[in-house]
Amino acid sequence: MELYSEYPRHLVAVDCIVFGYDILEKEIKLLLIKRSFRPAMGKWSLAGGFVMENESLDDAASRILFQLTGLRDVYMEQSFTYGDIQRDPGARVISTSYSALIKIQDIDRKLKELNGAQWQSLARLPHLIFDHRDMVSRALNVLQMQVKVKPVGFALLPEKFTLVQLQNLYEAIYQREIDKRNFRKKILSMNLLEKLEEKERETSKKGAFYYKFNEERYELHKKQGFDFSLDVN
Amino acid sequence: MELYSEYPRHLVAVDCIVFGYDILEKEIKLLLIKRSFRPAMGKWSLAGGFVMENESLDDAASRILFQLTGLRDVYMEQSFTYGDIQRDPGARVISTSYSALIKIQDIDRKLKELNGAQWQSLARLPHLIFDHRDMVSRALNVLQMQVKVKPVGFALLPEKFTLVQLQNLYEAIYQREIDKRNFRKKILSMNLLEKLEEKERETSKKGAFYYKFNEERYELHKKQGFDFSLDVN
DNA sequence: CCAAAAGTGTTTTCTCTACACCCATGT
DNA sequence: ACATGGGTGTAGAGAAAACACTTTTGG
Repeated sequence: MELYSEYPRHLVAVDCIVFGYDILEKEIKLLLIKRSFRPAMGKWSLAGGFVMENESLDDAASRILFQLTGLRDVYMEQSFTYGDIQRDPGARVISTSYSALIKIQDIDRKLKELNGAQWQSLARLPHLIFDHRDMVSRALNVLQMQVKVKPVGFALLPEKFTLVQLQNLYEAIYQREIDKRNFRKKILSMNLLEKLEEKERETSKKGAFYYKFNEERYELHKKQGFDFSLDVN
Repeated sequence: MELYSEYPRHLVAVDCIVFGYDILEKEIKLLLIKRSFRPAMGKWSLAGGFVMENESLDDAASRILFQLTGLRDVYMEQSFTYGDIQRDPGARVISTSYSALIKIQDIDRKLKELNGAQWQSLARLPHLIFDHRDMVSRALNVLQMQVKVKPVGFALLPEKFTLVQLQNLYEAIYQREIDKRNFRKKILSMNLLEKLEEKERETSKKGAFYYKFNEERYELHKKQGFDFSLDVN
């Protein structure tokens, strides 16, 4: 029954680009790992692993993310497959990268420690092994595109967030400043946010109202062919 | 020296989604193959093949496209990797799809015949094997996105083309009508087209001026962060 | 009472859209 | 001379951009 038997077989891996957003430092961060095995032991890398016989690529990516963070059902998307022969000095490995957007505060800290993982500022990344830097660049590009067309940003913020925090996030992704009034006008006119009674009181005396993202309203808009473009400024 | 030796190995394939544009019928077409081997012999499929030990994914895609069309140095881009366990009934195969934009008139007709390939209208595709229809849908989505942001359309037209032909192409990609005056205003204002002396005289008595795409001007624009959006109508 | 961050509208500019007639020429 | 497809401009609507002051309250 086994067809194609004369063709070569390859090691296939998955690497996860885990994005998080640090509200205090107003920075995008990546969850990186100090490799504990050869080759490139002790160097920084993305979280990765090999694809097993009985799992799909998507399953492999979910498994690796779970082992690292203890999280399931995370917003994750395949981004690109890297197939150069010499990309991994250990062996010829074909690797598919996945990017995940997670809420920093949600991850299991013990697992993180256990895996030797740390959050690192995207703006000041250490040297990464192999072609992992390319993986990050490409994923960031895609993120910047997608943020214009989908409300992906909310996956990076806690359930409750202030408009200032949301704007800071968008500024971090776009890498430029956005006019406060235009931003609020636009984001509120989309009608996807629900204003809460509660205020955030850590960062200002006046306090800023919390909002939350309303998934149901978004689903409605989507069905009506709504365009979530955020081309403010 | 061979590390990772305890991990499973997989068949890895590449499938090529070859887009062409038929100027006369004003339709996007796909170059499809009647499979000559098992499983699914005699069914329509994309052009595909297995990745060898000594070639990268990109090389494999180029090779397969070359074997099919006799073309090299074609605009080709990786689109997505399909990794479900059961996607190919013959065996567990992980497959990366590539999409290519080619000029229909450029391909080697003998090779095409030899491979049992035919151009088929995208609007009226036959049933395709496995998940090849998904591959096409995804690639088409990407094409529709990219056309807004890059001048990819020119890869589908001959060197010399009229504005009417260019507009027809955009209408075929977007799947809707575009206002003639708005289209011309916008496309000409980008300053990427060079008007030739010569006229196309097949389709009208008056004749339509030929234009050609000016690659150098485009490179300039790109460096200045130019946005090639074509949101006409 | 004052420093610090939150919150709020209007005007101007630009881009998108809708729309209809003349031109050139082969038959 | 007429049928056929190629080519052209303008006015109105809507979206994006620029811009500065008032509010709240903990210390």
